[in-house]
Amino acid sequence: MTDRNGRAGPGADTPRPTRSRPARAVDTAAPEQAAAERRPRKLRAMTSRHGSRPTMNDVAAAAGVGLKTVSRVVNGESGVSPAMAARVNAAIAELGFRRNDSARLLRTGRTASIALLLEDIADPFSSALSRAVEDVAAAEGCLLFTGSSGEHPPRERELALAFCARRVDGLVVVPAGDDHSYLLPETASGTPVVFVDRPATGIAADAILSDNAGGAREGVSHLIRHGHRRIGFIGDLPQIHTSAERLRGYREAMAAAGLPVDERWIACGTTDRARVAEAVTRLVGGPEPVTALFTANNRITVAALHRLPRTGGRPALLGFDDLELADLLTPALTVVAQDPAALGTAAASTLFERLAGDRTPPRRIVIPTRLIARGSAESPPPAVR
Amino acid sequence: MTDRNGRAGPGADTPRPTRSRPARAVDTAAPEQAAAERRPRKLRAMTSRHGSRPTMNDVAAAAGVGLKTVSRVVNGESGVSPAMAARVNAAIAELGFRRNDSARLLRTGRTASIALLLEDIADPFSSALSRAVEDVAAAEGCLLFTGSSGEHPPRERELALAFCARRVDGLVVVPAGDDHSYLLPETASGTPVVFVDRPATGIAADAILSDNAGGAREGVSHLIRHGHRRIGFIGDLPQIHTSAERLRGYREAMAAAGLPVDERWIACGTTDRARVAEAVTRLVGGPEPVTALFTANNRITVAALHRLPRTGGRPALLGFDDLELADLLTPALTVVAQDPAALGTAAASTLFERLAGDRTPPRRIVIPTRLIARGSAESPPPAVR
DNA sequence: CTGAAAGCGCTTACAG
DNA sequence: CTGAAAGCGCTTACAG
Repeated sequence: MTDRNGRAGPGADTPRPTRSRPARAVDTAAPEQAAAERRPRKLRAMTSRHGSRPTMNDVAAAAGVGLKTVSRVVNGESGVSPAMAARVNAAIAELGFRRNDSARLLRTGRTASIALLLEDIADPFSSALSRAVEDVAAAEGCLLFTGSSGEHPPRERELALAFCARRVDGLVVVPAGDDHSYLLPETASGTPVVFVDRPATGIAADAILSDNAGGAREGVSHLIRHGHRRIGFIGDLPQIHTSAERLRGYREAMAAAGLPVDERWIACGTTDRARVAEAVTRLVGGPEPVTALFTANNRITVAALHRLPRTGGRPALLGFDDLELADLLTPALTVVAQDPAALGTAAASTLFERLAGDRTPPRRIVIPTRLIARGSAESPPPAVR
Repeated sequence: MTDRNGRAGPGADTPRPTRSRPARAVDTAAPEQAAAERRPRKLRAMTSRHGSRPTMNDVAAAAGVGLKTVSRVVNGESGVSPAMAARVNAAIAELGFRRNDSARLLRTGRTASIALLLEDIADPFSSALSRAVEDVAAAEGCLLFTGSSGEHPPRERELALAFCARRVDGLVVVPAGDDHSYLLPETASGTPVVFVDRPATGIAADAILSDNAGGAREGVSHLIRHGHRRIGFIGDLPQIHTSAERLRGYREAMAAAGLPVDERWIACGTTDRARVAEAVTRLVGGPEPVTALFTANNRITVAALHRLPRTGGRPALLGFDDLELADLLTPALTVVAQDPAALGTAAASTLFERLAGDRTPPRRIVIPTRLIARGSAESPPPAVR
């Protein structure tokens, strides 16, 4: 996955900005500008220069018309005489006026923006999902805020509440924490929240999920079909919903085939390379090695791929989540692929349906996964070979 | 790269939302709510229920204090008697009040948000850059809008102007178009814009760039050092700044080594697989094949990697941009890596310096690239072998 | 310590 | 066809 440290690289040479909080409101005002602030409105319109922004009032004054007439012209409303419109447009052009949408939206009640809260936008899964959400939002005329929680619950909460404080029209959340009751006041007062990838806890809300158990079941069954009986499972932390579901799929596939599961074959924990490497070595290099490995997410698969060459064995390998270049590895990597774009599309679509007035009970939409056989999981175990 | 089509996958099953534009403002108001809107303020505070949002006025009325006192308590200002504060806090808790930051920011003048305009957030380069920008913004207390232009100039312009209309405090742009003079009024009225990855045209602005020419020069020199004389260059469209710079680096390295360049070795064009495949086949499979290939960006490298096994030759390969799993290919892929996170950090830092009042002339910051030798570019050409 | 008034830049509802 | 008034939910500047 993307390196999340290493950001202190060349860019760190750039001096950090001074942290004067109300930066622009204070510092950018040139002396003349500050003076202009104190002048009456009409004078100020004439003095418009660097740093200022003409308002509808300025345009009205310059054109010698009423504020409402400017509003009509700007918004293309009918019922303005050509002469008036021409004068207003001339003033608009001269002053370089552009409507302040933030002000407009304050009055209107909506903000025409939604927010997407992810684990890490730099992760391929998140970024693919993000693009899909953005596309739906764009079709609805909404702009998109994005924020990364870093899988850190307090940060998720902080960001979510900051978005709500801006009064975004709605929220799409890939939950990091395990208690989302803090969002109850927000949803109660009309801000819809849709959860993706994992369900929320402590709040009844829409959830768009991958078929984690089904996908894992299909993957493990695939290994079994190719003759494997001793199959290792390397997963994420067991308290993570997706992780638990995939383990469930593994167990179900084994049970369905009437195969016993040795609990030592199951290694759940963090996704850091060292932890996964240790698990791989133990499962593959021990005295009673497994003949196949199911790695339950992209980071674990990558870590396992790096470790495997240094273990004695060469087990079949099947990963959850597709990887770029997976087809160019030797052997090419067989995966159970999620569809992050479909998750994002479904989540954003659901959100806009809620915004359009849908009051039906919370839904749970499950997006299917897809087994892509490429070679790494199709070789039989040594004994059968 | 991430599949940008295929979004019609399983998610497409989800019914599309109806496109009623002013959705929430109209539809979500329950009948009681609509009635509440018509009631005088104080009554409304008492009637607060689903869909409404209590305001400071509501809190003031409920607590029986002045509006300003509520403001003081909400913002933690000093000079409020404990008794008053207690009454206000009780009202806040009872009504579930949360300050509307959009309203606050309208009065304040800033929006505490910046926007990032990318080619495609789903691309690993963009998403790594995005995360870095987000981190800097977060440290400055700013939220981040993101938008994808899809390398489509009109869309870039539309998005950029939409962000400016929201009065974002500043803009970070990966330019898609070749004329950014449309941003002149925005920068003139005080919205700073920083360009990343490519410089802007038609406007004097900060630009944060990779050392494209230097990186290409280093990569091609590396190939030359390993005995290659006939080196092919497969690049992006020549009008793209990064593409032209990398080609320049290629030519400079060849010239520095006193090597002639056959113009037929240079294949610039789109990054789609078919076009790259054709170029690879022609360069490698022809009668006078090159012995090494320099692929000038990540998409081209991936396309070439897919094609190469199906050509007769097995040239040395060196790509611009690193790829996940590059080290697990056979042979492992040698690359000139960019540092998208450093680009993002430098861009965002520069933006906040501008916001803090920096009025120095536009800068150009160049982020170094890094050659990572892994094997694919270190084998000598057949003749020397 | 407290709060009424004016204003941020727009739109809504209403009167000419 | 045109515009003055009131208001969106806050903060600023000012008076008690």
